[in-house]
Amino acid sequence: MTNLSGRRVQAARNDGVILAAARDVFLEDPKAPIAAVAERAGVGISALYRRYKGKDDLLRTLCHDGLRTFVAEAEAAAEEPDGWAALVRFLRGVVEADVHSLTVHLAGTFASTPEMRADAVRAGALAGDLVRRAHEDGGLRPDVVVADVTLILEACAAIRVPDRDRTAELRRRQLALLLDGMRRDGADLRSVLPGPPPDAAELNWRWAQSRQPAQRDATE
Amino acid sequence: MTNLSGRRVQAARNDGVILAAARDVFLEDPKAPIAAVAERAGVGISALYRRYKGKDDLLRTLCHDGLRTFVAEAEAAAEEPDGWAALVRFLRGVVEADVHSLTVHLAGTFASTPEMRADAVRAGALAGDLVRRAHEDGGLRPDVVVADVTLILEACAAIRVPDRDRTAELRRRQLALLLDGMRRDGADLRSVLPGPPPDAAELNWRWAQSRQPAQRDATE
DNA sequence: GCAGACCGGAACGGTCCGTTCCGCTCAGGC
DNA sequence: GCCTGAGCGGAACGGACCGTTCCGGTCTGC
Repeated sequence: MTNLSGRRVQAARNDGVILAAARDVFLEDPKAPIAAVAERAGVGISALYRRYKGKDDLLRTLCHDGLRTFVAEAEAAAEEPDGWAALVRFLRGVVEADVHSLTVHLAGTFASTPEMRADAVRAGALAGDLVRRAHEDGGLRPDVVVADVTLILEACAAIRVPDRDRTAELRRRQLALLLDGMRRDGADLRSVLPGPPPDAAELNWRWAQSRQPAQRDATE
Repeated sequence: MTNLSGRRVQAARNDGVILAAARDVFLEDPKAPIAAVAERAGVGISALYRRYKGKDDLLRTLCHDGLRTFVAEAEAAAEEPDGWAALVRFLRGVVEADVHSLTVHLAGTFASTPEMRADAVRAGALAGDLVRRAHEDGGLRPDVVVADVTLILEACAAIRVPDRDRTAELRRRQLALLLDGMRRDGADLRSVLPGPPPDAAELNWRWAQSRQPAQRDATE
């Protein structure tokens, strides 16, 4: 279009188009066939296989991107001076970016790389910091733990209607309800959260099956 | 075993065993193959097809049962004198019974019957009453609407770990968080729920595709 | 004008699953 | 004691779906 060789430009643009299409498609249905991605991108299947070794490779890329977004949101939110405000901003950001579906819901369908695992650890650490600060600043009720954050994100990601924008609105609403339940103020009027609190280990089972091919899925 | 003809007794017992197995299996994975149900029940496939015309038939039965449980929980909760207490009891009951997965998550995979639709209407009316009463008695924050209840149940149903009992515990915890967010007390300290509130129509899209066989899901 | 990067999409091979069907067992009537 | 058929187990069938390969075809850069 501009001045670079026409063919190369088209190829380069396809890179982005394909990734965006894949994001859309797999966000909508984590088990979508690869042909659906090609169709949405308006390209042939070959264009996909020229860039990715296979479906796993594409999924892994997408998932890793999601993980990076998660980390970026956490880092951005951490700049907030108030601990509670930082946590709120973080949760809003992650829900808005719809990152949860890209990571957790895709997990277990491919083998994860060491870099991904490293990023996952980093993500966990950042989330832990945010929760700790929110506790220190007094905004977060004391019986909420880090792993609860995972569950909250999971819950918000479960909200889904056919329309994309409406889905985002409803998720914001659900998150607002949860955030109000998480505040410390008026704590004496409230219940104590029941049950042993969740811990990271029991929520990461999806990542466990990082090895071989398919296997009956317990989900979705 | 007792006095009835042995063969008939076994058959009658299989009725229950199969239904229970189907409940377990489809609760765990709504897309599970029918063979998995037979295996879990410890019977052959024939035993299933002798009782149900096909997979749809079984799913429909299960889903209808779930709907009836939903109605029963609502009716039982309505006996609570205080409106807020009734709503809480209702939500706890439904989450505990894991009814949401049996109804909503199975919807759209088969054709619904008129009786089911009638029960669905009844369920909606009962839920509406509970919310109205909770508003009147002053326990429920004013900006929560009936359709929010659906979303809350959806969110709780999304919580899931491999262990069944632990899943129930974590859901109770999540519900507790949400309930605290739904209370009116300290309302002035809180946010106003954002976005246009959900309404029933936009949440019932899953039931829409009640006609013919399969069809690519939600692509577009 | 030629080589090859790039691509569209048909075709292939394999898996999965709903349903059918064949043969076996055994309760219950004669 | 046989016979009949209800009840059943599980192999087999047929079709849908999907990841991947592959065969041309196009167009760029030289």
